[in-house]
Amino acid sequence: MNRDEVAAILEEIGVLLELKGENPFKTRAYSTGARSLESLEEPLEKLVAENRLGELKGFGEALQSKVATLVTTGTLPYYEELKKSVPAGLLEMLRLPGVGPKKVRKLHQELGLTTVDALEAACRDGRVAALDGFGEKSQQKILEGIAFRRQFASRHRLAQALAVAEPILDALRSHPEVLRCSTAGSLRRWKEVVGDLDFVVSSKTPADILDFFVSLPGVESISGRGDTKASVILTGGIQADLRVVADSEFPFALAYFTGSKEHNIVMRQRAIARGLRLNEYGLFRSAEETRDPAKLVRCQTEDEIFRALDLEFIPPELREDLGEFVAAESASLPRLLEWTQLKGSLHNHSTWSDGRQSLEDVAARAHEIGCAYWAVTDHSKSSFQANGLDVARLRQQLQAIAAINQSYQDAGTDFRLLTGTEVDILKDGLDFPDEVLAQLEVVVASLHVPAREEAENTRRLIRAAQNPYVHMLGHPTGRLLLERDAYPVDLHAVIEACAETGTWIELNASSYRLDLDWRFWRSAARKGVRCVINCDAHRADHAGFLRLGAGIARKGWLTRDDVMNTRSLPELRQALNAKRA
DNA sequence: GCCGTTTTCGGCCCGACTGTTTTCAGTCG
Repeated sequence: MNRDEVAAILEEIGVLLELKGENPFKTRAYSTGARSLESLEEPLEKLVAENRLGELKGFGEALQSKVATLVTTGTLPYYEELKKSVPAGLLEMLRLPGVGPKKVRKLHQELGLTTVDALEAACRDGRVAALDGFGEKSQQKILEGIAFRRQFASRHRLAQALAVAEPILDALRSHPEVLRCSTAGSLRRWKEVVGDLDFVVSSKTPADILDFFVSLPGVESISGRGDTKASVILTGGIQADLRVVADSEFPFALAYFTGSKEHNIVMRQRAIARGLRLNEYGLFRSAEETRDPAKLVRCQTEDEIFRALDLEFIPPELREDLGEFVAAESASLPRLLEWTQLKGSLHNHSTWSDGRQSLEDVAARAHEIGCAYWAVTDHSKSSFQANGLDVARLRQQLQAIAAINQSYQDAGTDFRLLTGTEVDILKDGLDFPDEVLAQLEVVVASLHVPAREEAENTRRLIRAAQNPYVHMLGHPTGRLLLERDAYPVDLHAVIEACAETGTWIELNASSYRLDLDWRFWRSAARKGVRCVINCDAHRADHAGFLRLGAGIARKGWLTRDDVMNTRSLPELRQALNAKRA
């Protein structure tokens, strides 16, 4: 059983224990253990084999033995027993808004409910409202929650969330009574998938701002409204929360609502260790609960909060408690990539395969947005569903590209299209022979038809990396966010192979992919693997993925140096040739 | 269930909101 599967089981054990009414600190220990695994950078089997599980944060005797059992036998009797003792429907009930473990227990014990459908029926005939601790409103809220779940997904891809959030942020910024405003939460941390949108505003007239917010276009319904905060459901089913604070509180509220929860816990602990107290209202010189302004450590910005806790500023993307504190203490945080440093994309399509733009339009668009180069890497022939090119059509395409480049040269501009291919990784090698690949400036190798076996996919990717004509591996896991899981592959082995062979790995910035995942980049870069942030553009507006992908690269601790498409065209050409040499 | 230059036992981050309550439990972030 692999790392992610084991982590998911630990998480589930935590939830199951909660439903059984276990000690909350015990349940938390399991979810801490799961998180610890998720950020593990070396192979889990290796850790187990070398008896080093105890090195993981939050891993004591019990977790070590349970995880070792899962990894070596693929099963865990304790977990199986636990699962049997809790009806599966209870886990589903838990995901309804306003329903937590205590209420699920009550619904189960008092009414004998074991499924969401049964819960819905119980709400309809009033049995839920009659329970102690429930009432008409909670019953109604549960019904609405069930209906909402059926209509909308509860998680949203980052690009979709940004598209909704940015106009709202602009609207808030334009309000005359708004002093400062920002997005917060997982959106500001640039998580690839977000649950809801968070906004923080400072103002002297919170009621006006809240009125304005709940009446913005796109607000479908108002799910909560108090003196300082409001929650709304937007068109498409995304929930958005706004918190309005005094301007002196703004940096504290912004840091607090940006999270992550795990990051905030460490921040508070650092405050406590210095005899201070940190919350969303301020940093106070008192261990007691207080909002006494006389005891406030004044901070105008988030930067000053970090300084007060002896840290350098931690960019929002890094606030996951995955090593940022160790680095920020010693002022050794990396200088993260900026998306404006990107000079082009090295994996893109045109109408020659499954893209929507002609070569001329591809070039014009890339030039227009200020890129120095743009590679055309249409599919190879085995991707027949995508109208992949055979050798003859590829040769024609090279001539067409040469003609377009000539016209840019004649016009005195330095912009160039680069020739290339997204060559299929097949069972027994690549879809083009080496002598064809050798004629192309950029070769991306991608696995489009994976095997069922992890070892087989790993073997194919490593073999592709070992080919001197392959510059980079494309979308190395094949995942589609919220739609399709990664194919099974041993990424550690693939990353090692890329480090050894000098093969770059793509960060595919398509809004559905964001693949390779940000969690792998820090360790990959340490091993010397270079990143390329590619749009995998099929349409003109996909050029915008550069910004999306750069944010994911930042989340993976990458700097300008780590990313090859920050290079100028001459530098890039030199690097492309280096692999072949 | 985990953890320890205060501790191997007794803690474990913290506050707001909601709904059901006359003082608070549960949920959420």
